[in-house]
Amino acid sequence: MAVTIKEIAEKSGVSRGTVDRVLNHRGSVNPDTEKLVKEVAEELGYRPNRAGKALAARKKKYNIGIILCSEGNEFFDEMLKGIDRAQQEAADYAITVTVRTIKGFNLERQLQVIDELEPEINFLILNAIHDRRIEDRIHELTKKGIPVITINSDVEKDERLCHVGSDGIKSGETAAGMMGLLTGGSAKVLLAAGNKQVLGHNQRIWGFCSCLRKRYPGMQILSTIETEDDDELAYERTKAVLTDKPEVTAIYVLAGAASGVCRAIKELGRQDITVIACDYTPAMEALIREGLVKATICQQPFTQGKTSVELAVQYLVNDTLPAKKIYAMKNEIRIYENTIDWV
Amino acid sequence: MAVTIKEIAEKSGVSRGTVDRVLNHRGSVNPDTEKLVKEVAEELGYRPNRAGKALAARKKKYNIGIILCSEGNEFFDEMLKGIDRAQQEAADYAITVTVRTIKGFNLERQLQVIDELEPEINFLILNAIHDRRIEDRIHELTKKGIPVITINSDVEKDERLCHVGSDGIKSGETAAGMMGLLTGGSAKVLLAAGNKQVLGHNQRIWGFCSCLRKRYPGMQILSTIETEDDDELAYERTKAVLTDKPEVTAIYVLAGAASGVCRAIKELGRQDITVIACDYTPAMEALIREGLVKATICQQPFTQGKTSVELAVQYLVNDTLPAKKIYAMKNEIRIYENTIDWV
DNA sequence: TTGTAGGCGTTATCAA
DNA sequence: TTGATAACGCCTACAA
Repeated sequence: MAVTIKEIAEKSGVSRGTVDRVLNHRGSVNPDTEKLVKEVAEELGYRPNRAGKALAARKKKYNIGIILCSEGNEFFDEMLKGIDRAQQEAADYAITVTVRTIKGFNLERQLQVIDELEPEINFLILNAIHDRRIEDRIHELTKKGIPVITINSDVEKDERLCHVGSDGIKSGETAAGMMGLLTGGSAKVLLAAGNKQVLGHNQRIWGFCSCLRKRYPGMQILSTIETEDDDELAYERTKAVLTDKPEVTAIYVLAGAASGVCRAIKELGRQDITVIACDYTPAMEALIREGLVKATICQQPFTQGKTSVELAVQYLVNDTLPAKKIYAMKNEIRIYENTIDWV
Repeated sequence: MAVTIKEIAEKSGVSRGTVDRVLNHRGSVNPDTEKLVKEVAEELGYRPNRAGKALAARKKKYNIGIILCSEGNEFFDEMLKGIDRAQQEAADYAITVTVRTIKGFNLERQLQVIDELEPEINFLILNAIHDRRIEDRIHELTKKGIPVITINSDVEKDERLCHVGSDGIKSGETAAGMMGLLTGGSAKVLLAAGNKQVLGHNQRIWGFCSCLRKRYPGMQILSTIETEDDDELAYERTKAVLTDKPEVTAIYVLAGAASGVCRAIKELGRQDITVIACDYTPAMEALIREGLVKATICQQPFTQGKTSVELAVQYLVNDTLPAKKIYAMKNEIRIYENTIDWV
């Protein structure tokens, strides 16, 4: 039978209120009493009951704010599903969740939405733009008692409680590993990056290069383009490079705009090129189905959404800080067979 | 604010007890009252509070029994961790979990352990041996009010509440897909099966063959061996086949004993052979690190353990039947880069 | 057929 | 500094 506060109170000869004060550091307690209660709790192996906590927590009213740069970006759909799932759990604690979305990585807009949300939230989950002003704002919120978790994209300064997102370096390494396996370690690579401002994109490049050095010295990067996650731009720049350097045999699309890249490939009749991409959206599914993309490296967006909300709930209900500074997602490899349901 | 039974009672002008009777079908209620209460509950969008339920459920004492054919098999370590995680959740409901392990897929022993466990459990999670006598026993337990969920290996008869495990067919397809990508669709394959009695192993073979037919007609299966999950046997039989048919270029190890297979490969100096395997254990990690196994198809053992216990808890606390008949795990592809932590 | 009351474990408030 | 008590949402035994 699990140990309860009541039992500790009886064994220690004090009231439940006092036990609560000791165990949760509220109010003042006689040092001797405190010592005794702590010992008894330790001895009995007390573990707080989450259901009891949940019920008691309902008297408070917390609201978790979430800001995502997700408008028009299908990648976030899964993350929203994960948030939704965790939201149901949060409802048991009478904790509400307010999601606000932004179009693109727009710094001014993000700052503005933070301002709007601030008065009504007790916690912020932020799809952070990598900028000094955001870091400062996180610092400010934290000081005012609104803790912040960054999701999917991080800042450098360690003011947030933690970060939930992919390990960009490992993602790049995994892409390089797949490319090595698929090309026998001989690829001449075009890197299709997104935007060099985005921290995660750079990490993928570092990881990719690091793997080439350590495990696949036979592969080399011939060229790099930036797509700005824009299919039209991606199309034009890919076409230009492939025309200029027809010796390219593989492309690593480490950000969005894989459709644009693949359009160029098709138009030039270069279906022999091995394309490794990132993430899994309906557009990506179509490219894999067509055989244009051979593999894609995913970052568990559903889990990102679910985990971040769960951490926020634990903090609000339980005063529990996240156990880790970084909750790194798995880099899942998807190919035709483990993504597409045959009929 | 979430709706509670109390609010429904007030709006309907009846007591909380009556609302409870209507909503949970206990005791008799005046049809008119019932109709009214149901309408109000519907209108207000009542969702029962899990914390409240959990707390009230603590007065009962449930025990979940788990039987695993796991002794001496490292594959189950992750599953046990998943069970352990869910067990902590179960503790909030005062539900206990009793795990019993068996060495190998031993029918008589499994029947015996079921007998031993029966008097003390309210629910059984069974790593089922695919046999008529087990099916009959499941039927019997269910009739006596002890529901059964099968985990990792299923029976054919649909008497269990549901099955939690890998989709064997998709696993085989994914292995074939990886092999196709890694060999340019030209592999001459040796299949290293485990035991043809095991349903999951056969499914992997079906999936593998089906993928060859639909997507990789250029690959062909030259030979099949059964390893009985025994490394020594696997070593000998692999060696024999590779000596007899040196034209083999790839091996699909769809059960245990990958170490034995790889020992034969090393001894014959045939490191050029593309090996695709299953599951991820410390032994598999070593093989991947050495480069002997190029990819392995995993089946989320942690999630299997966690999910099955969670479903049992939901059933016992909430009378909630599993939403699906089969909880199919993802087939995760792991290669060197997304398994091994570089230093 | 229906209502009342007490308890599950934790927390907050008020009184001592 | 401490204790007593009520409340969170749900369930159940007992009373009417």
